[in-house]
Amino acid sequence: MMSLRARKPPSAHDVARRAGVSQAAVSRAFTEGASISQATRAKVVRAASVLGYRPNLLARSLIKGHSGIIGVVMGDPRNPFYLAAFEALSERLAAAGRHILIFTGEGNAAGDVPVQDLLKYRVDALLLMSTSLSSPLARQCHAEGISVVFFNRRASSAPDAGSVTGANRAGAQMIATHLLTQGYRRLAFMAGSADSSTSRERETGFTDQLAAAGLGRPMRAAGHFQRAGAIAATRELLSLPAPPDAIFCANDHMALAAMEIARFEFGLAAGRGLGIVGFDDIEQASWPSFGLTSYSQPIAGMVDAVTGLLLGGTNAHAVIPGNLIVRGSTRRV
Amino acid sequence: MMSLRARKPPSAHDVARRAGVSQAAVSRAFTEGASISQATRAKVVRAASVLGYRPNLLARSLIKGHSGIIGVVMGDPRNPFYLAAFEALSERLAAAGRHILIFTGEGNAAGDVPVQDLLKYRVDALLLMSTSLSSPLARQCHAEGISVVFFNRRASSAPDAGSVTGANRAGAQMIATHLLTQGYRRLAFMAGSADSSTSRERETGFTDQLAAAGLGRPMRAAGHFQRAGAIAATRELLSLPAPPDAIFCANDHMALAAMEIARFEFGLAAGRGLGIVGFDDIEQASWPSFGLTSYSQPIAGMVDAVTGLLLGGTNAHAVIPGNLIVRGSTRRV
DNA sequence: ATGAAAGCGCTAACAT
DNA sequence: ATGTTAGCGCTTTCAT
Repeated sequence: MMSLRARKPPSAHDVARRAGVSQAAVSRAFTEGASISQATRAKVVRAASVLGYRPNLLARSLIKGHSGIIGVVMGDPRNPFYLAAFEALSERLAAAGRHILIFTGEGNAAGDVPVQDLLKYRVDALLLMSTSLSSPLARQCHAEGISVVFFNRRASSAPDAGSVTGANRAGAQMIATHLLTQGYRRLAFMAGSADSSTSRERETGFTDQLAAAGLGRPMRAAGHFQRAGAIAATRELLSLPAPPDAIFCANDHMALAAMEIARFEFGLAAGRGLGIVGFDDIEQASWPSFGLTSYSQPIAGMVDAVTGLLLGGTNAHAVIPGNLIVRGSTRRV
Repeated sequence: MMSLRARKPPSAHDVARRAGVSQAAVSRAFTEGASISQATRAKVVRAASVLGYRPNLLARSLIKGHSGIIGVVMGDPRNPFYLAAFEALSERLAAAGRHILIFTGEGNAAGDVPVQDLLKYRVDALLLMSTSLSSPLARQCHAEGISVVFFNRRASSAPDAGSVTGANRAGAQMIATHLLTQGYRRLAFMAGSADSSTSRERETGFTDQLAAAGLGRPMRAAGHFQRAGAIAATRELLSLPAPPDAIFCANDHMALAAMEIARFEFGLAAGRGLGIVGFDDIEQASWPSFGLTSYSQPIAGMVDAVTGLLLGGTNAHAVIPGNLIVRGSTRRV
């Protein structure tokens, strides 16, 4: 191999020389609606294509003051819900000419190096998906004028950040009503993480609705929004002296695990043996192996809202309503 | 709430003024091993922290000639295998101070605008995960000196690109042998996409091994590496006048779908009714609902190799061996 | 419509 | 060890 180091890509200057025009003309040729004649633009375009020239967006952003880069911090990419949302978002942003610089890993706290790097890349906006970091980062960003949006979570500690969430309370209430209608009476709630507004809202919606129906507080165990946690929580609940006859899990990811434990370790058939409900309506919920009742979070709508907040710089709180999707996991017959 | 307008982040110049030093001193204060006294560095650091200064990596990359940004094109994030690999890669790269600018969507061809944008951001290297685009893009990149690496796929049409793949042939051969040992005789292969080297290698490994054992060509259907395709392919195979007694699916993602169709639409119990094998050993393969026999692709090893190629600029072809993981889906007893 | 020149925020070579 | 200067590749006045 002759050259480890790459020859540098051609610059606007190179193109200008080859086309016999000024470097500024090259810039104008690549700017929509700039005042330039067809003739010179043609010369520039040809020279550019011969040289394989492409404007350097990094240099441009230095002047323009924005990079076109959106930072996304994703705590738990294992959860299919976030994955699906991420995919949709990525495409929506690409259509708007923005691109995603991504940071994964639950370990990413605001003080961590990787997340600090994010700011150094001068991202135009920041989206926080399923992550525990919040207020310090959000404050830093706000100070530097970059807008922060929380996805599927709202942070009371970050007043200047926007958020997009599903209808957690309403959904949880519908779920409570549905379970009661189906005849379940010994109910349990499987929580996500303690510091998650999402889990708390779903829990209060659920318990409040039960209370309104004259029932006491449901049993409870925490699954921390993770599969391993959900497995442990399910075993805990089903090993109780008087186990529940239905469990509402704070999301589908945990609910799938709960279904498997119930079926394979406790021999409980879905629906008849034990009612299980999730939240999100991820793709797997509809797989024949599961048939999980869930409250749908409409990804398209949520992503639309996110995109609006991200690009608009607004710090609003959008709540996107969904629907209860009833499947076999809560049918007693 | 007073200023909608984002005040620009502080520059090295601002810090210099406040610290009473030159702007170059600020640069040195943030450069490991630069020749600067403790005293001035301290002054700079204090001024910087007061102002909330952070070096602008975009500006730096303009000079250094590299951005620290790695472009990743991911075709099908629905496949858990790529997702898991992506997550591991993201963390590995972050540890090395690099970050990922991501492009998703199967529609991303080399001529597409989004992927062209990638080049404009002057990514240091490009990783192609599960996508059909290849030669034109790879050539462009090579011309501009940015190295291209294919993940889980090798492109004969892009000679200058590196690649990291699993042991497709060897794995497929082991799978063939395993199925024969278990007593299956009417075998079928479910292909991925026609233009995928991965699918082709797994197919030839499989068929060659069967031939070596004196069997004819297996039945065949194409699932295109997608769930919907796999469902259709499974129905097709199982509706044959003389259906197979075992199917080797080119990846787990399709194999899970095949298991469900076999069980829920054809009433075939895993293993006894119909043998099913996948490839990748994704997490779900081990879930009790599935128990899918698979050939593992060791993500950690593959990601190590990818990282090496990406950062080293080498265009080697790494083949990472895995293991046959036998589960219930191929146990006849 | 076009070119010359200034400058975005930074690093590196060159002084001192 | 520190300041000065010259760019990196681009957009944007400002002339013409």
